[in-house]
Amino acid sequence: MTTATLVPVFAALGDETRWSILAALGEGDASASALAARMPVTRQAIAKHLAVLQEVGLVEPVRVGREVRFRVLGSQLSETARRLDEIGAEWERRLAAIKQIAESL
Amino acid sequence: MTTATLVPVFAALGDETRWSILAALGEGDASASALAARMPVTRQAIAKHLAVLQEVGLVEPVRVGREVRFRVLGSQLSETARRLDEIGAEWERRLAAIKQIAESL
DNA sequence: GCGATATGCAACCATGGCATTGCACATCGA
DNA sequence: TCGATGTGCAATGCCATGGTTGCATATCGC
Repeated sequence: MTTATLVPVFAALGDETRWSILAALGEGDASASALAARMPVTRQAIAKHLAVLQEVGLVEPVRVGREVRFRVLGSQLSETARRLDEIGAEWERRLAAIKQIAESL
Repeated sequence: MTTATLVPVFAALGDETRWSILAALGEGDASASALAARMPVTRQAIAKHLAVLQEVGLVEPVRVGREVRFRVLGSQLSETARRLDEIGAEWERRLAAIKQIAESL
């Protein structure tokens, strides 16, 4: 996973409604209609959010008869967390180095 | 750090320009003007991005005479990564449990 | 003091994103 | 078959966001 593919993932995670959807899916796969039934937004709104989440690989569609259930992919989330942690660690190393240089002056 | 404060952080990280700024700041503290000098956007645009980054605690202002340098806070990034990893792990546990139930049928 | 540089604030514009409604199409069940 | 349910697509409205320009203000160096 490169930084380029990482940014859209964060953009996807930067929305409350999508977190609600992810949380709901965490309790079991569900269709857009099923999600809309217990959330204060339209089915179409949910469908768009699901499209976004699918685009960045956070969710996966599973066709079951006439309905399309969505499954949350926790691995993608862990992967993202790992990359983020690497970046944070890298910056902390740099900052520590700078600080040491400053103290040795 | 709660989930409520977490979402804005992701929203902040969901922008290419802001990543450019963070990357630039990773090589040393810099002011909005200094950043604007080596980036294809206006100083004011940079200033707005810095305000957003500061709002979510990813960056910290340091007044130096008449200029305001910004320092990137890697710890906040690591903190975010940790929370994200926890959430991902939680979902993977749930999914594993569901899978096991399904297999035992 | 004065010019140069850095910042701050406000107005403005364009684009994109979130959400809506409306309608057409597919599929399940009685 | 026919009604009910689930999905897909398109048009639209609205507001937030990213970006710009312009101007006022503060501070440094000479």
